[in-house]
Amino acid sequence: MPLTIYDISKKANVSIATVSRVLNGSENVRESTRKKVLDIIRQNDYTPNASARAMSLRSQKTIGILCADSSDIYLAKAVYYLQQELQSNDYESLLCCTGYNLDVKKHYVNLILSKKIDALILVGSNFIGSTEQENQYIIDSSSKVPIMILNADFEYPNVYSTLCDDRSSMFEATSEMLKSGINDILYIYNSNSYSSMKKLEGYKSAMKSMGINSFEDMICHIDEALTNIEDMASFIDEYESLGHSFHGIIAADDTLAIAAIKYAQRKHRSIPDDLSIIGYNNSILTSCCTPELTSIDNHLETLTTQLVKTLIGVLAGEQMPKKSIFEGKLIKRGTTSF
Amino acid sequence: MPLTIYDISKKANVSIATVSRVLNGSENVRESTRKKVLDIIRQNDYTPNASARAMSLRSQKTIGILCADSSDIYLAKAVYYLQQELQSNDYESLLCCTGYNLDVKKHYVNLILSKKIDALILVGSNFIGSTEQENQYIIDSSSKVPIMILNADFEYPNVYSTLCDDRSSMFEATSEMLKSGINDILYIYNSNSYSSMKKLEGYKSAMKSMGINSFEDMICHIDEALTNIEDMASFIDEYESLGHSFHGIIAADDTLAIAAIKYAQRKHRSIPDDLSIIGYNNSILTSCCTPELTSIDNHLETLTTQLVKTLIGVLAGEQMPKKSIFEGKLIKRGTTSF
DNA sequence: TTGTAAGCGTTATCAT
DNA sequence: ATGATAACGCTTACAA
Repeated sequence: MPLTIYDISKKANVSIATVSRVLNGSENVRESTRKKVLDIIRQNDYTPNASARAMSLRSQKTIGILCADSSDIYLAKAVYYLQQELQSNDYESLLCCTGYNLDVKKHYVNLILSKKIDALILVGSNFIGSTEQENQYIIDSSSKVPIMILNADFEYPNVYSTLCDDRSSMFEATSEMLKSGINDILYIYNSNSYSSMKKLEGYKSAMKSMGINSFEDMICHIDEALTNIEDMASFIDEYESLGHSFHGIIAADDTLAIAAIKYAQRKHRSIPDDLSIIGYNNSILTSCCTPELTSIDNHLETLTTQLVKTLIGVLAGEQMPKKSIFEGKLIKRGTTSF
Repeated sequence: MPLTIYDISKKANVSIATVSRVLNGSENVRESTRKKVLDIIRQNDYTPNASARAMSLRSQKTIGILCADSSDIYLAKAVYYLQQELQSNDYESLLCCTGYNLDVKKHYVNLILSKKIDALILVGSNFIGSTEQENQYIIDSSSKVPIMILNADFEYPNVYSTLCDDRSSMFEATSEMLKSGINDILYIYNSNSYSSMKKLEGYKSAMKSMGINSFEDMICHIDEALTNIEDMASFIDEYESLGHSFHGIIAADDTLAIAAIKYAQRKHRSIPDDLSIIGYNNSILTSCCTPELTSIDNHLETLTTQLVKTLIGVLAGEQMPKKSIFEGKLIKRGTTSF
């Protein structure tokens, strides 16, 4: 049986109130008393019961982190940074992976809310759907705890968004490729999430701004069901066989970009001379392939730091920005020559 | 203010005891009463307070997960599987990332234990040191909650180990390469963790069993400080320049194996004709490179499933195996020709 | 500066 | 089948 505050108070010959004061660093304790109590606490290796404390304080000092799949190379990094940031702010992280199905997500949101967490972080724009009805669960939750969203923008009271401007990053990257003289750029993506749509917008508007208007054929939606990189490569291969030709590929994430590299190797197209490729996320994958992958970095660590900073402020009752938006950056490597 | 069991009991005109019974699915409630209470609960969107429940039950239904770095591609997968398994057994996961420093680890172990978790999972053999003193913190913790260790073997009461026999997997892989006629196999590694040592043992004993005894020169410890793949490749390059020649490389993990591929590409050595390479973990990285990487799969999902199964049994007071050991498997791809 | 006692929201043991 | 009531371990007025 773990010791309680009563055990300590007895051993120290003081009341539990005094022990509690010592525990919480109250001023109103004589120095000698404090020392005595502290010694007993240390000698007996006593730690306060977190649940009891939570009941009194109505706060667990715990933040719920929801993400679709924490083994995803990008989401894993996000979860890691978030956990680190929270930890250094004296908050614990309750992690819950939901998968990508909306109903399942809703279920877990309710589940984790029932744990009386102090706030909820939604990691990844896949938590935002395109219809109002799809997002109702976020609105409902926001009445209970502050909601922090990473990588998506959702306007509602008690909901805070921290994101990278994917549209503009993609606009810049596409523009840069266009300026280098490549006009036939294939855009590949496989998700319909909020940020995915923003990226696509960026591509489209860059194409338009260079006077290219017939690019609908150059937008290739890769079947979401494909998880195998080789299969994705085949998909691109087949898309080309349908009569589409291109000398540049911009992918909505690094995995797809790797598939593009695989495609090129199969067709013996040389990179970057015959085909330039840009990925997104600037993940470890960029340095696993040959040549190494040019990719857009969206400053994940900056985003998570800002998110937690905002969260801590919100919990402290301060006025915090509802929306924090950062810029991405193109990291040039071997798959491009510009 | 969230509703309490008192609010519900008033609205339903019953006592809190009855509400509690309904909540916990007790038999001793008249069907009509149950329905009435359940309706009120639903209408008012009431969820019990987890902390209060935890106080009464002396269990949070929460498991602490400690890992050095949840953004590591392998550890992230482990955490993901564990969280999923725990979730389906009605347990929450409190995640804490510690980094690789021992003192920091100890600190976080104490921190997470104070949260009154029901058990502690240590993910990765890096939690086990080579000296008794280094492991004292595990012994201390085991007096408070059951400790589950993934990927390492630690014998002590209330400590349970689930692991893949890395030694034997590495023995098999090395043997297979030897049998294919490659005798000069370079072994590269960069960690001194428990499982890392086991892998090395496997390599050594396979070499010996084929009558090769002078292989100390073929064991290359890559500086742990190197995190960049290119730098690791340079390290191998330099090691070769020191006068070591080899036609096979076996790496302690996939990242190192990718570095080996990079090295080969630099030196224009063809894979697998001139140089065969085997990695470890069978991660996503195996399919990002060209040719794809042959790697040892240690059945992580099986391990995590077993670990949680054991844990649930332990928490239920059942007698469970102290040690569960599985076999790894060589997954052959393009970096080997056998 | 210190102690007493009420309250936090449950569960579980008694009665009835 | 249902209701009172005592725990559970802590924080925090309020008293002294």
